Amino acid sequence: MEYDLTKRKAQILRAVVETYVKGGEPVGSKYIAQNVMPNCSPATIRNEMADLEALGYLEQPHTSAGRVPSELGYRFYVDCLAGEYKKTKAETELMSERLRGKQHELDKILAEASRLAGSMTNYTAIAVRPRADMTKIIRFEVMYFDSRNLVLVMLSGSGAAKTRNLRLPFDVLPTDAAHLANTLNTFIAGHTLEEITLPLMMQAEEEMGSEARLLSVAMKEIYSGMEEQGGGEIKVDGVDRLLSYPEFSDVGKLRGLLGAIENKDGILDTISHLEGDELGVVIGKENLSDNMSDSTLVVKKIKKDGKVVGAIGIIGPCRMDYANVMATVDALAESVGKMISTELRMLESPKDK
Amino acid sequence: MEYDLTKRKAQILRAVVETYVKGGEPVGSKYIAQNVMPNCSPATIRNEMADLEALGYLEQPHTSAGRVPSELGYRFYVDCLAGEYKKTKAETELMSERLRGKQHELDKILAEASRLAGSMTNYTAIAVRPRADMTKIIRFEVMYFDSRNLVLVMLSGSGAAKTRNLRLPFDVLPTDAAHLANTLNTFIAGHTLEEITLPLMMQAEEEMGSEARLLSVAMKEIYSGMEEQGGGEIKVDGVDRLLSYPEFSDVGKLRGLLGAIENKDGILDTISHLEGDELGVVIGKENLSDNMSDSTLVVKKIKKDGKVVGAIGIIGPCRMDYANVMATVDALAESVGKMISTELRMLESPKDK
DNA sequence: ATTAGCACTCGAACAAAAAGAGTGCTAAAA
DNA sequence: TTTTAGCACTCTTTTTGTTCGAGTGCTAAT
Repeated sequence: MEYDLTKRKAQILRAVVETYVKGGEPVGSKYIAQNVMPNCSPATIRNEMADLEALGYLEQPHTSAGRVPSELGYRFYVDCLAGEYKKTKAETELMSERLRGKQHELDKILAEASRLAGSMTNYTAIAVRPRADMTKIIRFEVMYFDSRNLVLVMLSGSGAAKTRNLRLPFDVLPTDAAHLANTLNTFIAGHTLEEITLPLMMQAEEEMGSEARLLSVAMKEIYSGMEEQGGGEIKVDGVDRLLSYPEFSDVGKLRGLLGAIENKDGILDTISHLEGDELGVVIGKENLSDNMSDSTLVVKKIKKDGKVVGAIGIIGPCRMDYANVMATVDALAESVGKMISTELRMLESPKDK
Repeated sequence: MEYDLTKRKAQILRAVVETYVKGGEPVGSKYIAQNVMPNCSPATIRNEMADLEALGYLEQPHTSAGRVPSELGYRFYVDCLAGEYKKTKAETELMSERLRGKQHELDKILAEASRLAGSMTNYTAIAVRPRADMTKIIRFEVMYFDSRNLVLVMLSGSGAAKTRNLRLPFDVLPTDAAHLANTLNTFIAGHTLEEITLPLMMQAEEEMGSEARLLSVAMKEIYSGMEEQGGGEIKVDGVDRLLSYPEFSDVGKLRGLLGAIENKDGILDTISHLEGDELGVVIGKENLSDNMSDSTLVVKKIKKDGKVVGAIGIIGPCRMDYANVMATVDALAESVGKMISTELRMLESPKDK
């Protein structure tokens, strides 16, 4: 993306964004001239601002008000910021510290990190977990509960385990459970849904012999487990903080945003459409969900061994303290990334609760 | 609870509640005289209303406004309603129908029922799941993922399964996994946390021989799994619907309520303090959480074999369509109760990991 | 290219007045 | 004794008008 703004225009735009973000009120030429560029007169600033408005970077709420950044304006600001928003080393250290040793499960770590991000920035935070890919199950286990109930455990290639209760309309023996597990591991494990053909099933049934009906009950659950749609999960923290911001005192907007957060699909979509590993900043109408067209999402994916294992992010109004939020999300995501790659050592350290 | 109101006072109070609930505006004597009690003059109603106010059932927003029910007024109304709020058989049937066959896991059934309750009443719905009791694990299973990763499966007496990933700082063989499972089933299964004594552990370690370190990793996870506190879970549906109600355009109140919903502790407390199996209606300051003191919670526990396995409920402003909400929640909870007693043998749905 | 000066616009804040709804009280009626 | 009509009173809501001030755009001078 190329922006050809003169240095001075860029400086003014930046000043407008920062001032408006802080104060929440449209900023006028006088203010800029006095506080930011003392060697220019208000009139000069006015001219420049008029230009910036014509170029689409600024907007005017009404004729006699100051200027406010447009979404493009924010976009420019954010793009300019890229690279220089990082937290200091000390702060990063501190965050890592507050995260460390708290939890051992990825879920919990993500939740804690997002909680932290939320409370540090005073915006609403989300923790995202991609949906477990159960497309290919590499191993089955069957546990005997009682004569009419078994528990089926499915292990995916990524290490995610899923359990399913099998309620049977007939009695079985513990040996049947083992037999079932065996059969599943022999014929079904390692295949995707499409690869499970009729001949394969017939072989498996033959293997089960008289207990073929048990197999069919299990297969039903396996199918539903593998098919199960519904994407990842989002944990939200601090929705109430949205209400701190005047932009959401508009009931309609707030309602839309709450809906979007609850719906989660739009957010997941947006995140999954993000390219690259870098911090993503999705401003206003850049969001895929219409209901989020007045909000900004700052999010960073967390990778482990090259695979995305989650993300943490912040949701707030477009008028957002970008520098702080970006730095915080970035640093926390970084911390989490480091934590989960050094987890081996953690397991050895004494448990603290 | 005894209320000694004359029949007429009761009738007026009831009329005020219903009118106010519907219209959202204070109701005056004239309205009642014309639409509800045509054989009384406004003056008579006024006198009665003054009495009702003195008794604490009604309130006046300001001198020259109509009357509004106090929380006590709502309480009276709800208590009077008890018994006559039920949905018709046909409606109940319909709801059961919409629930049936959708899902097989208790979690999902509860979520679906609450979702339904929310959309039928246009309030915010919650689905509550008590925490899985992992106090006693009756069976273990260990799955081999790779040489440094195992998956531990724990099965509780109630049929809930929980999985845990074991990351190892050393290499193991598939036979070690089986060995570990064996040892756990022999020495640990069937015991509560307190019953696992040092001698027991030593026996187990001896059994594991050279792979005792594997046991200690597993035990750490088992402990954390069994100890894991944090009460039930609440799934919320339709927070955005809160915004339909003018009482929550007060930012402070809305904020408090959102906080309370997110916090969930207050709600869980309130629910667990409810006595009996009947429909619970918690009005305003009856709520344990201060943040809910302007809201009403209508909730019904769902039991299975005498054990509470969940609850569904509705949250809204005190000015709520009690008859409809109570009937809906009651009927849906009833439906769920019936469903799980005919379709599910095992109490808990599996916990995915 | 910049700046000073000025007329102009438009919202915010305030005040005063008018409208309307509902009450409480008193005295008459049932 | 209970009910009702009548009336003065209170308090909110809405309307209308006015002022104030911030900030702009434009023009002419620097």
